[in-house]
Amino acid sequence: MENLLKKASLKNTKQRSYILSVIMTSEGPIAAEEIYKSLLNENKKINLSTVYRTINVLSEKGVLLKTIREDGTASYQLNDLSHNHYLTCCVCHSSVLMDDCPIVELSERISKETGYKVTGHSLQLIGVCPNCLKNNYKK
Amino acid sequence: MENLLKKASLKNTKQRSYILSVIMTSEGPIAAEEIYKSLLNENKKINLSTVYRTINVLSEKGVLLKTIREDGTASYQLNDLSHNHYLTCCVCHSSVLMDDCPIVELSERISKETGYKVTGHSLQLIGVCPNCLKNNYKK
DNA sequence: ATAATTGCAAACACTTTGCATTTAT
DNA sequence: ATAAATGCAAAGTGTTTGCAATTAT
Repeated sequence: MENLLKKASLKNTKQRSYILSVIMTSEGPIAAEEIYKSLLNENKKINLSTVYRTINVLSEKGVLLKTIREDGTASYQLNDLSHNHYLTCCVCHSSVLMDDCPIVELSERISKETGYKVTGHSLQLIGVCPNCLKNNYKK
Repeated sequence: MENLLKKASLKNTKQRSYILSVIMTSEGPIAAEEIYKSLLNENKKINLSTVYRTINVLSEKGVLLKTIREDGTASYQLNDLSHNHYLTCCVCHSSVLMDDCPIVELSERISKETGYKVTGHSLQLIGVCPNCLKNNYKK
C-alpha cells in the first residue's frame, strides 16, 4: 500500500492509507461518499474533501480505475487486472457486478493506433433486469 | 425520427424532434447543455429541463446511448451499431473518438449469463495523450 | 525547512423537481 | 377530453476550491 503511494510519488499520510484500505477491501468500485462513510464508521476521522482529492490524484496517477456510474457518481477500484464492471438496470437502477473485463486487449490495440498510453477505462453495461422485464418495464 | 419516437411510445413534439436532429447530426456523443446551446444558435427556443427530460426518457427507452464523460457529464448518441466512444487524456482532458465499439459481442454473452436484456453501455478509455507523455504528465 | 497535504466552509456545475400552462393524441 | 409534455424557477447532489493550519519528507 505504501508502495502504491511511493509509485505515485505521493506522501504517505494516514488519511491516504485509510482510503486505500477501504478501496482494497471493497467488493466492487466504491464512491467517495461511501469511502467517507465507511471510514467514519470505523471511527477514522477524515474530511470528505480529502477523500475526493486523494481518489482524484490516485486515478490520475493510474493507481485507481475510475468508473462513472449511470447516475453520474464516480466510483473507484484498484487498477489491476482483476477489476470489475457493473451491469445496471436502466429501469430500477439495480446493478450486478460482471466478473471480468473485456477491455485489456482492446487497450493495447488502441494504444498503437492513437499514440496514447492507455492507463484505464470506464465500462458499464446498461440493460433491463429480469425482474423489470417481467413487470414490463414498470418501476 | 418520428419512428424513433413512436417506437418509444412518446409524443411527437417539436422540441423532441429538434433534440433528435441535433443528436443525429452531431459528430460524437453530445451533452445536454451542448444540445441546448446548439438549438439556441439555430433560434429554436427550448428549455434546458426539456432537453434533460427528453434525453433521459430516450435513453431509458433504448433509443439513445448514454455515455458519461470523465468529468461526470452525461453525453448521448443514437443507440445504433455505428456509435462511438472516447479516449480521454487524464492529464489534459483532451479526447479523441475511437472508431468502433468492441462491446457488441460481449453484450450477447452477458445477456445469457445474467438474464438482463442488455440495451446499451457506456465505455470510455482513459490514458495519457502523446503530448502529455512528451511533457512528462505536466499540465 | 519547506513543500505537500489536510480541514473547513463556501462555491460550482450538472441535473432534477413541483407546479401551472400548453400541446399532442 | 385527457394524459403527456413543456417552461420556469427553485432545489438537490456530487464535486471542487481558496486559504489557513498541519504534517511528511
